[in-house]
Amino acid sequence: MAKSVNKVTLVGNVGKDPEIKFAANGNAIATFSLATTDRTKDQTGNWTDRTEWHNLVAFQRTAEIIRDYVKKGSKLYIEGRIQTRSWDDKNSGEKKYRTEIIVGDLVLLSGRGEGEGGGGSSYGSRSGSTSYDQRSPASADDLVQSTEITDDDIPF
Amino acid sequence: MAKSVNKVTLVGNVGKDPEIKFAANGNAIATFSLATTDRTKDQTGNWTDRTEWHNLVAFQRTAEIIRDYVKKGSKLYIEGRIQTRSWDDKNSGEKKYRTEIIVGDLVLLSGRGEGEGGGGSSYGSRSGSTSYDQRSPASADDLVQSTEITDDDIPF
Amino acid sequence: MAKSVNKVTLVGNVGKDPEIKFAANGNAIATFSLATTDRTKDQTGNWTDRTEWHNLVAFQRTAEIIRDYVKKGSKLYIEGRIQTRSWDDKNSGEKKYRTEIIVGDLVLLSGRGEGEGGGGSSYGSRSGSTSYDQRSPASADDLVQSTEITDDDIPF
Amino acid sequence: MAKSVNKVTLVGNVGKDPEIKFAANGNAIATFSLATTDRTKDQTGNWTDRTEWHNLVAFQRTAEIIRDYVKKGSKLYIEGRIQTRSWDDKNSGEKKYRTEIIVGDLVLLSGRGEGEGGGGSSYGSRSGSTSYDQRSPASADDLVQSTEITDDDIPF
DNA sequence: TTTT
DNA sequence: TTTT
Repeated sequence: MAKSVNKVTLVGNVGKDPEIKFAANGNAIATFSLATTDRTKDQTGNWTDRTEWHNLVAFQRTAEIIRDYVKKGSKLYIEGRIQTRSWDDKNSGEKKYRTEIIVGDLVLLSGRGEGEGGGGSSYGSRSGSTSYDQRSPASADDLVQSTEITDDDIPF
Repeated sequence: MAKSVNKVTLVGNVGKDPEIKFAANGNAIATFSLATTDRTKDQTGNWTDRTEWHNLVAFQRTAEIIRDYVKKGSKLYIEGRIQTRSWDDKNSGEKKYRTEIIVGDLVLLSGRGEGEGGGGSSYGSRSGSTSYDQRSPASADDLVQSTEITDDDIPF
Repeated sequence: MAKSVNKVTLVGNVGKDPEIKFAANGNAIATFSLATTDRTKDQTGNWTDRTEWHNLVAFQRTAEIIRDYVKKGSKLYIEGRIQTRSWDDKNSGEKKYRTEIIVGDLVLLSGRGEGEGGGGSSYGSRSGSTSYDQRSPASADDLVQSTEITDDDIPF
Repeated sequence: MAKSVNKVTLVGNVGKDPEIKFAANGNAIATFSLATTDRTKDQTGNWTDRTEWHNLVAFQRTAEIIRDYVKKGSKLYIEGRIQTRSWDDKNSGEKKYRTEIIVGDLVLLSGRGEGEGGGGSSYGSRSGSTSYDQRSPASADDLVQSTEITDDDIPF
């Protein structure tokens, strides 16, 4: 029985076409960003919209669904959990943190034809796992490691 | 009417006594960490517990409730929203990120007498907003101060 | 500080145009049904869709938003709380129960032009609070009326 | 991919020791009630507590956990979904409805020794599926039986 | 029928 | 840094 709860619910729009990578064993990993807009008061007391960008990660079957149906502009309902990874930056030696939402469940809220999309051609480039596969095969089936996110991968 | 949803639900234990600071106008700001434990598979396929630490921030009346009732070890139910702040590190010049949960609602799940607590003496130092104001603006780990939160920034 | 949590999250489609009524002081009350579809196993072990209909109630400003933007077919994200009302049926004398979701927040997920809608003419009859007041108090299916909601009962 | 969301989050206290029944194939079914308290304004404009009782149902492994750890007074965090069953009352012939929360996940918030509990002896009578099978099919308040839940109906 |  |  669980002892704690770590749950996120998001409804927002996808910022760019998702990126799909593959672990050594072929399992899919999808990463993408999702924007939500909170209405907050600014410094002059007026209500302004503040856009929050969330870093989402999905694995396996969920990643495949995302590859097939989610694109730039898609409106999604997401359930997931918060996870913060940390690493020592290779240049500065400083501790760095990246907080991500691990997607557990999703509902596509745009019709399958809606959203701006990156066009059919982007699908081709997305499926280009070639450069990824050239990375060290020493990576077992460790999905976290297999993505070897470095500082340079951080998209903002 | 809202256009998006950014919602977090947590149940976990507080890592240390909350820190209370005060904005220029006297509004309270409480910061503390909360641990949740996810059960995940490790590299050998066995189930292991992975503790996730969340950075929580509360304002005004919620901060005062936290000051009065929450301490190290308290078990809490939290509703909030995810917010990521960024700034340029003064030493390395690098972009840094910190993701926090802005507390919207909370339920104290430990009895009021439960938890280890930091002792009554810690309350004295906590309420000392003076020492806070005296801290160096170069203080590296004082993230709240480093983003210069004023009354106008408080979103409630 | 709250001691308990009673929270519902729904994403689904509205079954009919919402009905709008008015309390004695003019406050709006919107009632409508929302369908969600759970995928469950049927008696032969196959996955089937089971549609669940939820009875939603909204008050005041939320009710007015619903009157203005929600119609048959609208896709909505809803946050609310569960409330079960009971009364003695006037005919059979039996205790009856009706569980409703009191809407706290909503997000319109269809574009404002989407959904089938009931046509502009339905708006005219909806806003007629007069006809509502003239209805017989014995009206069997008018559950809102049957519990005599007055301004004082409205919890927002 | 899911098309809709039907999700409930509750934190509250269990009203009585859970009742455990068994389907024909031995699968456990646990039913119990959970109280949440909403703070609402009464007719004189004062804040009053309104207790809401929720009917919870759990199946299989979750039901067994409930049998082993949950008792009268236990404080629980619950995730589940709303389900309304209907049937024709055998006496009055009227349509009746019962809304239940199907438990998906739970967290025990009281320590294992806390709560009043029904005493160890109650465990013996609880596990007696025999008496359940012997009950009259006309039994009015046996809602689980009245809808003839069989193994095939269990949605997990 | 719970709990504080 | 929590908790069981």
